[in-house]
Amino acid sequence: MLRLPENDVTVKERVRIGGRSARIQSAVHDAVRKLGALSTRNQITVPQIAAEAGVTPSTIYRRWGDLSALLADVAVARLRPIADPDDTGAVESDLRAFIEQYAEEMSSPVGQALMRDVLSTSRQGLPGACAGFTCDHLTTINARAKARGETPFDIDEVIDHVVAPIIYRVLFSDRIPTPDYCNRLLDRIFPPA
Amino acid sequence: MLRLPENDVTVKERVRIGGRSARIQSAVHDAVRKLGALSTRNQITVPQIAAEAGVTPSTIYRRWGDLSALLADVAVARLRPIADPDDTGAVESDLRAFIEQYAEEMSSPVGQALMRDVLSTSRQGLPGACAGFTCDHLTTINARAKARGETPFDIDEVIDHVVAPIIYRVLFSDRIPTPDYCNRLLDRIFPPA
DNA sequence: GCCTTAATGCAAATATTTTGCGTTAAGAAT
DNA sequence: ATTCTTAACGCAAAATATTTGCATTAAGGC
Repeated sequence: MLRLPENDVTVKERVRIGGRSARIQSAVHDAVRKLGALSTRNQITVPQIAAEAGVTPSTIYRRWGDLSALLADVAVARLRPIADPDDTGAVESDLRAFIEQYAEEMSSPVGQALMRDVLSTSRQGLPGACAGFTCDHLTTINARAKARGETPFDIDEVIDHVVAPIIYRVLFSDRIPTPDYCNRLLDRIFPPA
Repeated sequence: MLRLPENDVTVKERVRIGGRSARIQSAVHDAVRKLGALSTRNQITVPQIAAEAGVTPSTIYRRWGDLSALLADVAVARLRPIADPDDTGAVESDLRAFIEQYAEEMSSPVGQALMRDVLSTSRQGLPGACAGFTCDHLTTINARAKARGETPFDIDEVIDHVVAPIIYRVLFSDRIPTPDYCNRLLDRIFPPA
């Protein structure tokens, strides 16, 4: 008699991870990045990406669903941090340095495009994941502060009153957040003497 | 000899405003609203909209370019305020009432969809227009305050530290801003005694 | 009422997306 | 190592969506 694998509650991995599947994902992601770099945004199509990646369009449609889902997937992958924020030796300078770099990245044309890609998808959870990256970095900076014996800051307060205003400006205004503006926001977290 | 109309600097109106054009725009907008209401978001297509509006698809493509541009256009039209914020008799209560209603509208499923539609378009200026609506309302409330002899609030500060955190939560988190949360944000503008 | 032309409708041409089916290769079991 | 199962892929036909050329309609100006 056949024993169906569904009966096993400790099912290991039902989704393919290895070789070919990973190669294709990588090739498609690379193609999106390459085509997104030129073509000054928009007019990028699934067949184009497929051709650039050396893959059939139907593969992309089956795996990602549609163009916006693919763009969103690539965007979160690019937004995912590859390194911890710089360690400058103190909480305040750590946070100021991180925020300045964050604002610069997000207000750049690429950063703006990535955020739009993430937000325009209907898939729930992707924007939340990006906010999670920011939160993780803030947590890292705070953990260092505690290790040094410094008093940590309130993460929610930084998100609400430093990160949020920066993102709002980038998304809804044409003025980019300057380093000076960021530092004024941070003065609310670290009041100047 | 022919006199080209381009030579006339005081060219009145080169774009049609009247009857048919306006009727079609209205019919298409209505169709988008109707189809957007059902269909639980997404899977709405241009041919569908055209059929519902009793119009040829090519008309929509020629006038709006593509689906996302049309959705964005409809979204800003729906976001455009039809009335001034309620006059409660005092600045603080005016602002608290306005913000509470604003947060509720924006965190609703419709509001979230409208914001995504506005942000996902490549057309520059549409998100800025929406931010302008909010700014206009705040200016109105402030003008009333001045007329009453009250001291007005700082509009930029409200946008940065009340509006922005609310929008950030709606866009990037799955938790909606509660009235309680909004009031805590507003306590920074109007410190409780 | 007449003239000019922007905006639309229609239909053919083109491009994209979906789908059925055979093939390839990852991961598990032998 | 070899075999087995099946998720993921490629291919090509079908279905849908988008673009485009041309004829027609109707604003807005005279």
